[in-house]
Amino acid sequence: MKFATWNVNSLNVRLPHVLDWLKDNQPDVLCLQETKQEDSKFPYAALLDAGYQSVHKGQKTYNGVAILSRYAMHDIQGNIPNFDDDQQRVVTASINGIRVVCAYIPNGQALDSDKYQYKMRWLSAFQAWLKSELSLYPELVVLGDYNIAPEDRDCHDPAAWLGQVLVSPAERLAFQNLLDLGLHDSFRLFEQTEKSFSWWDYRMMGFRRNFGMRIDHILVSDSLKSRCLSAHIDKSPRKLERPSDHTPVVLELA
DNA sequence: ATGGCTTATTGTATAAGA
Repeated sequence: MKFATWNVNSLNVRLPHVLDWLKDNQPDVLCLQETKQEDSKFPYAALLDAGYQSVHKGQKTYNGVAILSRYAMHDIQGNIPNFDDDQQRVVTASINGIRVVCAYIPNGQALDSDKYQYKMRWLSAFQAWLKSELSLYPELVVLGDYNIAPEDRDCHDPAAWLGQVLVSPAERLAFQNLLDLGLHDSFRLFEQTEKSFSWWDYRMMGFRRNFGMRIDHILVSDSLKSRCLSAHIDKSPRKLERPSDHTPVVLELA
C-alpha cells in the first residue's frame, strides 16, 4: 500500500497538480492539508473520476484536511476529540484495517505569539489522543504537515532559524513525545540523501537554492514498522508552474 | 532583512503561512 501526504496550499488552485500526481504515482491513500475550502466546494466528483473517494474537513480561507483513498473508509472522524478547536486540522479514517490520521499541525508563527501557545496546547492534545487511538488501533499511520523540523539536519540553515518556530526545543520535544508513544519517522527508516526537504519558501528562490525544511512527515506505529518498504520525498511537483510550497512525502507499505 | 512570494478575502489593503 502506498501512502502519501501533501500540503497543497489551496486545493482550488492545486487540483490540476493533485490529479496529475495521482495519475503518475498511483498512491492508495493521499492525505491533503490546507485545502482552504468549505466541504461544499471540495472536488469530490473529479477525484472520484480519478479513482479516489474522499473525506474532507474544511473551512473557508484557512486550514482544511482531506483523505483520498482507493479503498473504502470507515469510522471517519474529524478534529481531536475532546479538544475544542474551531480550526479544521484533523481527519481520521480506517482503511484496509489501518487507522489513518491526516493532520495539519499549527504553524505557531513566532515563539512569543498566541499562535505558538495554541500550537503547543494543540500538540499536547494531539499526543494524548494518539495514545488512546494507538491502544484501539495498533496499526496506525499519522501523515501530515507537522510544522516541526525534528533535527538540525532537517533545516537548511539551523543557525539562521535559531529562535524561530519549527525548530525550537519545545516543538522538537513535542515531536519526540509523539515518537515515544511508539511511532517512527518512516522517512528515517531508510537511507536518504542529505538536505532532503519537503517545504521551501516561495521567496528568495528558496527551492532553487534548496533553502528548505523537512516538516511534512509520515509516522508509523510499531506494528507497521516492519511493513515499511520505502520512503521518499517527491520534489517534482515543486518545479511546476504555480506550485504549492510543500511537496509530497511518500511511504510504501507491504 | 524592516519577509523580497502566494493565497484568500465580499479586497483595492490585510492576514497568514513557515
